[in-house]
Amino acid sequence: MFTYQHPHPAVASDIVVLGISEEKLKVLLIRRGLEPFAGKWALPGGFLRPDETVEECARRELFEETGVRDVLAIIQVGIFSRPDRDPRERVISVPYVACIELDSAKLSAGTDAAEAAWFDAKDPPPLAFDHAEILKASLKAAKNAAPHHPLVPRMLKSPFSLTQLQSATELVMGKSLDKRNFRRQVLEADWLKETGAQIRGTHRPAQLYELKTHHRDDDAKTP
Amino acid sequence: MFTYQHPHPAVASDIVVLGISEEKLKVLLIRRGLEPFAGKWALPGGFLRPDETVEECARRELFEETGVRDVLAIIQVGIFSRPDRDPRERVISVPYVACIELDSAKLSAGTDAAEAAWFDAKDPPPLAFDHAEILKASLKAAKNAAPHHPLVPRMLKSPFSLTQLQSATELVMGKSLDKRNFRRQVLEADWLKETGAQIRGTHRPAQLYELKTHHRDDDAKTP
DNA sequence: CCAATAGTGTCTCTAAGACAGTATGTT
DNA sequence: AACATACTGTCTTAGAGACACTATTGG
Repeated sequence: MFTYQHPHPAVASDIVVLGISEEKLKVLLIRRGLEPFAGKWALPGGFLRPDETVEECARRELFEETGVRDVLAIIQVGIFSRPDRDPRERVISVPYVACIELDSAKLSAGTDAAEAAWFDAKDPPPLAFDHAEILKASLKAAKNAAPHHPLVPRMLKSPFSLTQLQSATELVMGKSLDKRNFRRQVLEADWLKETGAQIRGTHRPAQLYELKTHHRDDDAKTP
Repeated sequence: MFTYQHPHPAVASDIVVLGISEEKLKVLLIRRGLEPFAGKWALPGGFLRPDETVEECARRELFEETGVRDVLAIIQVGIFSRPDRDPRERVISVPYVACIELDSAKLSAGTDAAEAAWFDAKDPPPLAFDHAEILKASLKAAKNAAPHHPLVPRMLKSPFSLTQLQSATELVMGKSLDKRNFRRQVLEADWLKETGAQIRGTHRPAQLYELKTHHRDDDAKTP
């Protein structure tokens, strides 16, 4: 038992794990095993531990849910602190967005998550708590960040073709992009290196790229 | 007394109140009356109450410290959650930046603040806790936001001349700006309206402007 | 008339967007 | 040969930045 002189909220981090599959932007959801909202889908997340920062909490949750470590770019998306957002007790959520390669995730329906699955991020099932709002804000944040940070390349299996990267970026941006402009911009951004390998599919082979190692995500401006 | 099954951090909001005076960018600091760091300068702030969101907490603190209400633009600047950042107990801080007209602030050295005063924001005294780091991040956030949101006009006594606005903006941006480009941009941004009044100083009078009422701060992009 | 500040317009350069055809593989 | 996909370059446009002179007042 932990006792305080003043009321303290619980602090949690929810994590919006985005990936791409079947030509759709997907979000990882868990089915809640416990009340409240038992049986409903929700964002994975968990309570802050005494020895970690909020960001570390988000990374730990990400690892526990997906087995994915060392995601460079995770983006904090506001703070959700409406007093009544959790019916049990007051819980403040600090959500983070993480973009990962979906097939590399080993979903663990362990602890309090009865089940974990990927859903169309733009057409999710009804969500517990205020998670629909969190998801919406997160998709917007990803959209804003995508032109400036290499989020989308992290959602693809490496190596990938520029066409694959463009399709994925179009999903995140929610609009179609011009092929020549896209290639110019992504190459000028200097995120990628050619691997030399080619994909030999049904037609002309495409050059394959991967993210440069140790690419520095530089400071985000906030216009 | 409040008891919980798991440890809960305290949650507070610190507020970085910026204003302009004597050709300098100033930040409001309070001298701490209580341990820890008694006698040291610190950012104003306070603990989250059970019935308010974190942003409402920041606005309340702002009002309590300065008497200023209804600041439209307050900017959240990350989350400071190092477990040991407060020696008493674990406290997570969600800082906000507020830009106000300094002379309109009625400083109240009330509650736990023994004294309140304005300091050069870029050369502050040694600060309690991790407040130096928070201040630094906040100045950077203000710099990033200034070209896109009318923060700086809110630091001036209305009405003001474009030259005054430019000088203030230069302080926030930390660099000198071209007069013609600045005027073009600020007028195209459509934040201001001419009042018709002029300042009749020692030389050619300047047109005076004020912020348009109900100016909508539109969505922040995050390049 | 001089000093001091307010105010104004154009060129350049860079980045984004629109746009269509050639190259290389598979079947 | 037909087809499907990979790949490429130029023009236009908008916004940012560099740049210097005229206008109006007070003294």
